[in-house]
Amino acid sequence: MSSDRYPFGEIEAKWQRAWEERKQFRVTEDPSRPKFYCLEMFPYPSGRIHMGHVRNYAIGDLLARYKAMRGFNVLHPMGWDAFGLPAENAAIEHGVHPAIWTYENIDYMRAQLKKLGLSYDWDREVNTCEPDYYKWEQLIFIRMLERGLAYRKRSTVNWCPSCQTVLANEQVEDGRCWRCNSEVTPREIDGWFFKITAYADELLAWCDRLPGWPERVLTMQRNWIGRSEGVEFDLPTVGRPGVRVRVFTTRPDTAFGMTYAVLAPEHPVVDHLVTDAGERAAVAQFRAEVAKESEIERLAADRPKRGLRLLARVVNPFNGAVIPLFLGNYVLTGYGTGAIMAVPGEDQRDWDFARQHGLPIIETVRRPPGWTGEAYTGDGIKINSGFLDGLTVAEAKRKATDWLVAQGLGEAKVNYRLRDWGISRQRYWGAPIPVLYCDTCGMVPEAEENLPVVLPRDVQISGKGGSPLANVTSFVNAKCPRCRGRARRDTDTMDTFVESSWYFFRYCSPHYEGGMFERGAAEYWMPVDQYIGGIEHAVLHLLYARFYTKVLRDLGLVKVDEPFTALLSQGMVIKDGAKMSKSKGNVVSDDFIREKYGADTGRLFELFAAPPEKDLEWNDHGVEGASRFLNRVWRFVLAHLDEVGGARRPADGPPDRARAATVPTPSTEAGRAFRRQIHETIQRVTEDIEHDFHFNTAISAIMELVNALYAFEAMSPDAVPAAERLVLLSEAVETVILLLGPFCPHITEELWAQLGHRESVFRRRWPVADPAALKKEEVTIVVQVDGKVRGRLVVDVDAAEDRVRQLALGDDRVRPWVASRRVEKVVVVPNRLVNIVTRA
RNA sequence: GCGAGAGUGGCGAAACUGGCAGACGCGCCGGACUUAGGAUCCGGUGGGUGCAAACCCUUGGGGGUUCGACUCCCCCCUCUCGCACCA
Repeated sequence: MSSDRYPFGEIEAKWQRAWEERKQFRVTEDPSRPKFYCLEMFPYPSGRIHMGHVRNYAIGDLLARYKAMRGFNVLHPMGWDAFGLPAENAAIEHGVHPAIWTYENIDYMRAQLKKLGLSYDWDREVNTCEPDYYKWEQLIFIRMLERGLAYRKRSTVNWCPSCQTVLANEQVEDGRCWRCNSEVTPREIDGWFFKITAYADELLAWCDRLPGWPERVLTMQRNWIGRSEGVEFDLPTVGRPGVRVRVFTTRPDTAFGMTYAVLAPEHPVVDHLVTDAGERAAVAQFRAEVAKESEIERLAADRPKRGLRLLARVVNPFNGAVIPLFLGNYVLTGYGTGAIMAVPGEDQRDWDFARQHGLPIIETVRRPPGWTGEAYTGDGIKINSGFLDGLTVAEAKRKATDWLVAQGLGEAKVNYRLRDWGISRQRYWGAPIPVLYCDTCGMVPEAEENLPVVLPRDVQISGKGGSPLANVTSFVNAKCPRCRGRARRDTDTMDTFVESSWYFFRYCSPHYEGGMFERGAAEYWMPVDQYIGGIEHAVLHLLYARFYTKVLRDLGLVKVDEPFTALLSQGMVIKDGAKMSKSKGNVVSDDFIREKYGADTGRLFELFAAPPEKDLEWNDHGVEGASRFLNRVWRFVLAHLDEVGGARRPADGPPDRARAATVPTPSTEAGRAFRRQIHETIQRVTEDIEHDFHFNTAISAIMELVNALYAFEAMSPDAVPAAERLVLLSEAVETVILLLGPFCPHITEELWAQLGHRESVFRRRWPVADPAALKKEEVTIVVQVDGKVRGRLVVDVDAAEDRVRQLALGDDRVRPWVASRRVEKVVVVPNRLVNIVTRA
């Protein structure tokens, strides 16, 4: 056990109290100053803050405090993503009401966050399970309904037979229910959808206009949206006039190689094609078999391609060929037209299927020499393709499409992998969907003046039998807002991703009662300048939030196109090779670290141990190191208070360029070198934060300065005159405290006060490097012979190349390597290096 | 399979547009202070040969471009993440 630690407990409590009393981080709109909206993804109140949260909030807090010191009007809010499944699970397991469980967790976690000393404007705290909050998303739901952006349809969902409920995609892990581990089955049910596909193109296009986002996340979003351009066209059926099979393809150029066509088993046209009773039975059986395939089988990479050949046949309109028609398990209902033309020569899936079912394979693209593969998907010259022969793939695509359009058979079509967002959940702990079903009027949205539709408290939650709200008669039975007759409320609740799709707007005016947000406030603060959160939300939350923002824009509520200008995706916190999780039992609690080392140490370690985008390996020894460093800073400052603090310190004033200029150039080289390091540190720390968020190297620069501080102190008295020494010590100490402030706010605030400053260190301007101090007189130049370092020269900065060359060639350590050889060439890189190239 | 990213000391990691590889920290070794310290301060610490001065090797592997490559190009290996019959 180490001992003699600075009194972090006392200091942290003291300054947290002071900040709170002064309302130091409360902000209001101020058009005279540039704004900076710094936002961390708000947490789900699961119980306790862990080191993964701490990493997220430490990064956000550092940026918020840094930007404030740079003169920005910083909005830095915090709140709770309070609806969600774990609350209901707690109700099922422990019999505690989800609301009680949630509010207790929020209270505990809020206290934890406050003990971390995060610079939030707590007056703006938002809680999504409050009716005051979800009221507005109910209103937007109605607006979306009016515009066809919200609609109801029957669809296939993930159903857990044991829990008797629908699971969201993200709640299915490898085909199994995340809670009870039973196999998930598909099931058709009615539900509400948001028409995110209407924004597919715009969401995709803006992926190219978000330079502040990590490329990785943009790529994931592009893939998720999955735009593909192709053609839709009809295949007439033989002997059944009027019945056509519409197919979608991205390769119309290969149409001459179509040797069969495939329908998704559930395709509705099948009923028009099948007339024979025996075939009808076979189809029913095939459909049952495919439906029975478990989710796990579906996920298998080498899932066999099963097919059922129908009696009906279709015609390839390109060459009039009559070809067989199949039902196939490899064709999806939900994508394209649910039917494909099969071209085994140029599509591997079709190739596999054709081989299994003995179907012909026609090549329509000339293979490159030496080609030995199966289906060929590359570019080449068209063959066996009638009027397309001799063209390239791209040319043939165009010509084939034009031909289809001219013949009136089809049209160019864009398809997306992205599906509309199903938001109905058979859950209790969520925002009610503000819709009623009236016996006479049918589906009717709740009247605006009746909003919010409040989630009732009195409910039985068993985890079985679908929506708990369906059993709350006082909720279900309501008056139709249109005819005042009897109506039943929708008993599903909204996906909790809806709340998190707009909370950043609510922070702009969290108490506004006239709408989702006050227009002026949103116009001032939005968009978020820096968003920080885990990579696990790369697609879902971030895509939904982008979509929702565009909807709000199109409803005329905001002007912004995109919610988040810049995104920082921080890596996970890992312990013993695995992500920290309760089930793995490797969670490091924030309480433990804070009590043992203090909040500043915990924050510092997480910022120092790795750059933010990388995963961070938790290391107890590393935390010790962070703690040691802060103690080292503490001891030094306290030991020199009488030299650098109080009366000896110059009065508070502008600390930057103007102030720096008042420090005269030291008279000795040791003094000048030390002062240079102070200002180089300012420069490095600023650049590391500003440029690429490399806080780890910023901290290492501050550590180096502290090391230099100790070395400077230990210098013999004649290295630097006493008066200069005091000025330099003072400048260095204040610089360390200012630079370290955003990383470790409590200890720096305390030391700043100990130095005699009356005002918060966070009211001070961020230091600016003094160009005069940065100026070097001499540089060390490396001398290489044939690329190997053989010597070093110390020369004046910007020494003439010729002179450097002569010095290098004449250097005692260099000469032996050159003596017996002929000098071919001398490369001189100014202020850096000389490379002497020789030959035998 | 497709897409993206990453492989650097015992460990976490540095290295700007190609220019001293390993900053900073952990760990380890030594010294000082001390009754003692696992506290603190100072020093050392990639591998190898050597008493030493020095020299050789070293950024997953192999090639290439270059005076010079962790960095750029080609091939291969490994790992992580995302998507996974999307026509």
